[in-house]
Amino acid sequence: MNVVKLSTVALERDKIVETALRLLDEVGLEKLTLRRLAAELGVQAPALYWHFKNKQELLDEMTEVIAVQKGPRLGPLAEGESWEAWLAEWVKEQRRVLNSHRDSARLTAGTHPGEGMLATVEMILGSLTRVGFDVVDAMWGVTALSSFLGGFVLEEQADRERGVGDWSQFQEAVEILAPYPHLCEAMIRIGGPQSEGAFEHGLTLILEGMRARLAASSGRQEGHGDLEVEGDRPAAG
Amino acid sequence: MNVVKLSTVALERDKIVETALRLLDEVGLEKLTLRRLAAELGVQAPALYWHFKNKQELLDEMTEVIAVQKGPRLGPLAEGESWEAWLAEWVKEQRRVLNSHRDSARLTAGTHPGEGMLATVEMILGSLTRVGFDVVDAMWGVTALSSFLGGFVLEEQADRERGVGDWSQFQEAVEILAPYPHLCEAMIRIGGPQSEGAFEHGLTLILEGMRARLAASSGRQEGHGDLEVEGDRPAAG
DNA sequence: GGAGTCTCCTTAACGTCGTTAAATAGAACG
DNA sequence: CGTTCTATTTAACGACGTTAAGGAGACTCC
Repeated sequence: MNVVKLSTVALERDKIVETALRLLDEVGLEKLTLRRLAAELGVQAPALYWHFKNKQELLDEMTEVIAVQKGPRLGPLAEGESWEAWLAEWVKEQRRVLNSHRDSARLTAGTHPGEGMLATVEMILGSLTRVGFDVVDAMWGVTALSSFLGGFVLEEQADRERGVGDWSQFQEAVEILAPYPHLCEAMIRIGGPQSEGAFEHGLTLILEGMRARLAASSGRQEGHGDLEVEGDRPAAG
Repeated sequence: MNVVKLSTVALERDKIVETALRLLDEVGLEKLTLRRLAAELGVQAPALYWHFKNKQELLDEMTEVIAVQKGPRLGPLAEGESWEAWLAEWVKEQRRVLNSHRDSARLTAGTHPGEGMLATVEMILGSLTRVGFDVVDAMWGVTALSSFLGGFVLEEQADRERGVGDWSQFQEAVEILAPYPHLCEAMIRIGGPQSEGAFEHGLTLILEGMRARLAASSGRQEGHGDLEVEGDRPAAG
């Protein structure tokens, strides 16, 4: 009895979250309203409070579904596989998953990592230490990648929401950028503020930094105190 | 006449924005309400619509004030100065400025860069090209730094808002992390998910990547196609 | 110096939101 | 049959952003 009833409720919850995610893609986070969601389910708004404590709990579950239910595809680093390519693939997959739902970055922003994400990070740390990383360096690398990912997708989706990328606003952008020659040249040569290239390149930068860090720390016994940025390079040029 | 009246309005706008920023620090973004702000100014809510088209315009102006009015301290890269240290200082200053106001990251997230920010970026691009960067690489570097900064501070402030960092929740965190040995070790050796070290280190990674990119591109005539991550390392095993 | 204009604010209200309280239809159970 | 539990409805509350209409006070101009 207990089992049957609980599973019924769970199924209902899943159905609600699923509908909410579909609705999110249709109308965006701003207009994702309990009343609207309820209507979509053929129900009155307060009915949702039987299944969820409040709206935040629904949103939390939505982020968990986005983050975990999709894309746990990454297996541990294979013997002899390039950790750079492997890590890059993970980050790109994360971006792909985030971009598979409208406003997902704003939705996810500031949510605690769920079980699935913790397990993934644990596996990454294991793999990276196996190729020689200090576990702290590995953790900080993952943190950097994750911050970059979050920040990038956030701006990317915000631009999309504003309709940037439409050529209608391109002319306007050119006028604004006119007084800034370098910026202007860069924009023209790139083709938009948030191109694929910007993501790939930023990702590469961090991985390159991690590679340098790995080399420096495995070169000496305890890899610490090498790559400091603050004033350790004598000014040259 | 015209001048006097316009400046009066401008002063009022400034006073409103200033009060709004103070109120933001007091009550947080969620409870920053037009009615509350108006009350703080000794005025009724609709009065604000004389000075601002809508709430978003007020928020936009708040972000512009945060981003520009504070911390335009960075001058162009001096002759012989280390560009790494110089850039690092800028990013750290940006973080300091963001963290000087509650919820500033969420406020800023998805706002178009204002005039001041454009000018700053232009100056950075100028300085970086002067030390040998291709303008596109410089732009992508700045983009990466900015995404990292935004993502990091967003999580950082979200944690703060949730009261993470309180030792009350530390025990709980330990229990959650128990099944993940690497994660656990990393956390213990770091001392929290969002430490100063994580920021400094992530920043260093990106700068290190930029340094490598600079070296690679100045080594050949046209620096392109060197640091690709996708599949250039043969997967084996 | 009175009429008109402009600035800045008020009062009143609208529609929507998240959320709560209370009542209720229907199934499950003794 | 009566009770209990599940899942929902109806009604309402307070707060939000926003709009409409008007009014008090200063400034301008003939």
